Amino acid sequence: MGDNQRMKIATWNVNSLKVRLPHVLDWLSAHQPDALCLQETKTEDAGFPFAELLAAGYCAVHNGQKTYNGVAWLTRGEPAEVSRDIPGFADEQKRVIAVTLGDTRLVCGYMPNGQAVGSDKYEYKLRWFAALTDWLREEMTRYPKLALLGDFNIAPDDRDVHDPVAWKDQILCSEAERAAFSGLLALGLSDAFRQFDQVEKSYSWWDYREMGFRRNKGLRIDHILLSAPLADVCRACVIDKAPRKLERPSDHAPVLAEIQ
DNA sequence: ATGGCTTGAGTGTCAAGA
Repeated sequence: MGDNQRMKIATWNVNSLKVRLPHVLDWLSAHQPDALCLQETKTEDAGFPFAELLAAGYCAVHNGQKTYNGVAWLTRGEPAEVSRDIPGFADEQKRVIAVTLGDTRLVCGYMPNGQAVGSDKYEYKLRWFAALTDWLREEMTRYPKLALLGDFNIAPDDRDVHDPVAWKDQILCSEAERAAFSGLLALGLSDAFRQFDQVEKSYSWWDYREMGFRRNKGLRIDHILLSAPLADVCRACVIDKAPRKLERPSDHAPVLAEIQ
């Protein structure tokens, strides 16, 4: 990926790659991103469809485990400097994979859900974000062009919540979680989606229950954060709701940014 | 009504997601 070249990068929580592979292949074909990261592959490498993706023109690198979590990068070109997990942070859960394309560092994260404010999982979530932030502070000194993409499991603002009153101080919306998101922005990252005019009530996740999608009862929790040199040349950032309308959809929609 | 679907694990019905 040379300088001054257009690059399309995207993120998608697929909620099981085995189930969603047909959707992913269709989406790659339709949008031709240079790089797509996936969360919740829910498989070890043995069950990962490397061959099918290669046949579709994509290199894949994976940090997976059985049943839960699992993240991957699918890239047009061969990725360099592949790294897995957060260095120095002991974590059994496979939630991070990073690659370098040209001079751009691409970090994919499946951030912890946290389950309930005050729970052990919530404490883990906050510790996890602190470790991620410390690592990215270092990483950004080495890579001025850095993008952090993934399922953040945080709705950063009331605009990102279908019912801010009902969700006030609840998991995904609590002040400490929003502070963790702000801590990432304080590194010099910016929310690509909010660089552009967007329609109101734009979300990236809708509950499977209660016809959440049809009633647009959603949250915007999947994000693309860009360092300044990338944000300066970002041309668009959209949530693609189309795959959420398919049979057996993921509960998340892909988010796509065009850079340069 | 702390449920409502969906997945993976694995045969009973959980845990976990968000």
